[in-house]
Amino acid sequence: MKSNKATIHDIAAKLNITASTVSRALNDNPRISDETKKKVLKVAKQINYQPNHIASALRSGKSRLIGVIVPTANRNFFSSVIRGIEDHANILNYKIIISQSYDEYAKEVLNTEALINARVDGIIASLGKMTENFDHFHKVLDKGIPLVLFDRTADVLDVSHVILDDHLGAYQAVDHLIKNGCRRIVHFTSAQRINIYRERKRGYEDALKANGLEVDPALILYSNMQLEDGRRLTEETLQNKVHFDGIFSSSDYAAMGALQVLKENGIAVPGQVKLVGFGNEPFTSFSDPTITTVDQRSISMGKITAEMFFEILNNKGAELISKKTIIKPELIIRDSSK
Amino acid sequence: MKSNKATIHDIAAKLNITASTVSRALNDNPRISDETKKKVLKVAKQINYQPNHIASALRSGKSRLIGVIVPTANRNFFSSVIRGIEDHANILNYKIIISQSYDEYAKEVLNTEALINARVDGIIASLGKMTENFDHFHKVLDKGIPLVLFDRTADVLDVSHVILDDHLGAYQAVDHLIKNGCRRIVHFTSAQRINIYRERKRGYEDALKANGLEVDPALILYSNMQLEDGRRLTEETLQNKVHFDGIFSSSDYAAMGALQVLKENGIAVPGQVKLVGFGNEPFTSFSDPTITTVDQRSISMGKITAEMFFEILNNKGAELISKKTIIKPELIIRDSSK
DNA sequence: AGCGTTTGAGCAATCGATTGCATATTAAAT
DNA sequence: ATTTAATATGCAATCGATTGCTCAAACGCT
Repeated sequence: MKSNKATIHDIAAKLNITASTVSRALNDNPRISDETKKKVLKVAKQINYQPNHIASALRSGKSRLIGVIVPTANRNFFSSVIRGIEDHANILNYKIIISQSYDEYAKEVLNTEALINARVDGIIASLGKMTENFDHFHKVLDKGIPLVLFDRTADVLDVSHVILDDHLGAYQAVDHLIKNGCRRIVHFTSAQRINIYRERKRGYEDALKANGLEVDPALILYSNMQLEDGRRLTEETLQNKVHFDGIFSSSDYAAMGALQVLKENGIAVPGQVKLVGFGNEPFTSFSDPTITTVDQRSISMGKITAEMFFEILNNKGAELISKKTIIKPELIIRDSSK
Repeated sequence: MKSNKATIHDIAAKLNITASTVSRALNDNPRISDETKKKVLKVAKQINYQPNHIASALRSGKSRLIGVIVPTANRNFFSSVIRGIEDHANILNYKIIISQSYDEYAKEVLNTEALINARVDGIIASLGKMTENFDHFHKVLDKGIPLVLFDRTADVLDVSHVILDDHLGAYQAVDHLIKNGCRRIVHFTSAQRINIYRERKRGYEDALKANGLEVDPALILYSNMQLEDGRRLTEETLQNKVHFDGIFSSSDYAAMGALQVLKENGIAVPGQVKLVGFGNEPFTSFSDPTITTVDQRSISMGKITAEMFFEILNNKGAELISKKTIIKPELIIRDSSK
């Protein structure tokens, strides 16, 4: 069990200078001569010096850690966004702490507090589905900790964020269905308190209206948007003999569930019913037929979120302006809607 | 911008005692009277005291942070294991830092060092595909930092670990194919340096032999096991007019690729070719036909890995014995092999 | 009453790096 | 030659909590 020795004092001793000088040299402080810096670096390497981030964090108040809270990392979208954030952060020599809320409000609160206690320099988050109270985020803001939300945000929270143009994505999806002959389109959505579902529903409605079709509330179905929900809703709709020739689901999972039930009932997709999902999860291209969906530009979102975050981090305190960026989605047309 | 005041000194001042007493009271040290503890707790709550973990970590050398390194969190298996670890860790008041290597060796090394520098109390990892050199893990061990590996390990690394009985999983899968009539079974595998692929190949071979079939090296195909690899290998196999009536893929992704190509070529699955994957990724139940696969018991693995980790953490130094646990897999029979 | 124990709490050093405020040395300017 | 201004480095406090050691009071026992 080797001890992790090697502090700046060891370096200082070897060079007959002070720890302060070593510290400054390592941080490339202009007040230190190049010659000294070189020597310090050399000795540091020689004795295998590893900076103690804990000590540094304590004194400087900066941990070079960014907390990232997502509902789950096990989703292509979130995972891609995380990757984008991570890449950007690493370049700037920041590490990220990923924490998952599993869409549970209590866990989101706990995680937020844990991140604050871990003294992260800032937090990037996407809200859990159950989150209606935002005290935990207000606490973050009150402490002056930079906060940026992405994708799932809340209007009542005036916080910088990066979101998708969900309205446009939904509009394009539904317009596409109509152009391909659909007249009665079922819409799967979820709690309207959540921005993304609200906006997608608006897009759905606006596309219908723009094409001279009326919005039939009976075709709008609410659920938690998992695969099982898609199955259940589709089964119920079939049992109720509701007439429909298209489905626009706000989630790929629910779309997948619908596809399964339609096939099980011998209903041809896209022959009798056309289907569009949302999210461009990888499995949408694995199914038979492949599922048309809306891509959320996760890579871009990660990149832009990270950029915005560091912009705020660097201006910290100076401006309290909250920034908003809206990303354009892309309709990926596959077999389920042709 | 409220400052995050409130230190143990503030509490001490209010009660006319010392910071040391407060510290001990908060840590429930028996040397402090219950009365004092109660008072301290009360004031702590009153002034909304939040312990500074950084300071505590610096002095005590314990960060109550566990580093978790996985190739990618965006895989059902890893994500489930992480969940298992996290749940257990949270109960013991530990937080986990998830870091992804993306199967890149350099990133794995960097992440490991970053975790060491972040002074995590221990590391739980699953090796990246490219990892052949283990110096970074030896450094972890040399520093006396508890380390537990799961799933993807290396024999040359004598480290405590939790793995799946990959041999058994493969054996059952191939035996199942043979019992269902297959005689010439293609096997998709990857670098044999990686334990899981080596063991699965052994299981494949042993099942063949046990059933009186011979192992044809021409049917064993090596790749990186992604969806594209599965496609390519299947296309090549078809072009080469190699005769086969079954595929056992060491990865669900490659199995999915194979399924796509088989269908595109009008080959009936399971009619003409039966297919079994490995991993039980959710999409295996979404495809048409659904794919038979081997479940890796990710939940159990997470739980057991966490338990083993904390056992080692608590015995630290005392015993250098490395513990190994092997979990039994489960064959999930679906339509692709019936 | 005298002395050893226990119990409860304080003192001060410490973890390792950072940083405001000197100070010393040297170069430039008058 | 003297002052002014850089330039390079040292000193010592500090971040907040922990912990080995010391000490005083209270208790128990002969």
